[in-house]
Amino acid sequence: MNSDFTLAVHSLTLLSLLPERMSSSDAIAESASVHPVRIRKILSILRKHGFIQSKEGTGGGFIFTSNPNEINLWEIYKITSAGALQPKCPEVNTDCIVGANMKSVLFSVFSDAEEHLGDFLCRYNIEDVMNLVKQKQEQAL
Amino acid sequence: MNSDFTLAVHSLTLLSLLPERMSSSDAIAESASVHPVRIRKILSILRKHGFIQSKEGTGGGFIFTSNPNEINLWEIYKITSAGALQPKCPEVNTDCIVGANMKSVLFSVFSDAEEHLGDFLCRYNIEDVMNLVKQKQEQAL
DNA sequence: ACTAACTGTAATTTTAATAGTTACAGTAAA
DNA sequence: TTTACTGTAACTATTAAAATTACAGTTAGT
Repeated sequence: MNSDFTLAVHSLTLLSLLPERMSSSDAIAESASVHPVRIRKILSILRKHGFIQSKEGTGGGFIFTSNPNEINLWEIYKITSAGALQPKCPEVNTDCIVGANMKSVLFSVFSDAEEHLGDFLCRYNIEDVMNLVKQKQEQAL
Repeated sequence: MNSDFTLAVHSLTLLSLLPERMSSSDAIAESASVHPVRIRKILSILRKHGFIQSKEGTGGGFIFTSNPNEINLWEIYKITSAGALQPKCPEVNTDCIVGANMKSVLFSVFSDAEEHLGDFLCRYNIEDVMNLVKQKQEQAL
């Protein structure tokens, strides 16, 4: 899967650790080891969904608005990576019963599979991720 | 996800429809609209796992050995696409608690998620896929 | 024995997807 | 009015996926 998902989760987790002040795309980008423009693109989408606020100009940046325990990984997946589970299918070949229908059969199966994935990802919210991050950090010491 | 999975399922489904004779990589490739060499590579792996047999030389090709209801989509997924669900993560940044641990946190979460996907994909075997293909075909008429 | 039709696999080239970079307009604070 | 930001579009570079070429090995038919 796409790294947009990872970057969205990463950014939200970081913002949830710094709820009192704005974080710039540069700071987040450095934490995630990617280009600031990517962060701005992804956070721009998250802003449109109401998870964060942004502010332009000096002292501006991004800030978490909702509660870290109110946004789960499934919501983030849907926004950043919907359909990523679907296996790629070559062009349909109408001359063959298998070639003509495989794509739509697998599409149905993996649409269901994605729903199941959703049930699973719903169990994790940003607060959970933050706690897991802290846990891993302690284990490493 | 990778199209190797689709091509493996496609090939096995096709072979299950023609259990009495050898099918060449050219014929399968045409049905799937891809290059014959890709089919040979993928079927070579399936052969090593014992799902099919192959034969070189004139009149050779590939043939299904096991029963179509004995091989399920999870087995094929594991062979062709294990780990595909894992979201891509940029390099870890050890200077930041989030950057240092996000990768391993998401890896854990998505390893679990892949197991759940496994439980789901186990429900479908090649015979089921073949029936779904036939069903779609009838619907289209 | 020779040829034609296959698989098996490595090496190379092409294409597509992903990510990075540049550029610049707009905004807000000092 | 300068500096530090976001917001986006356009472009370039990198990486991953797929196609292509090439050729050795196998088998059946003649």
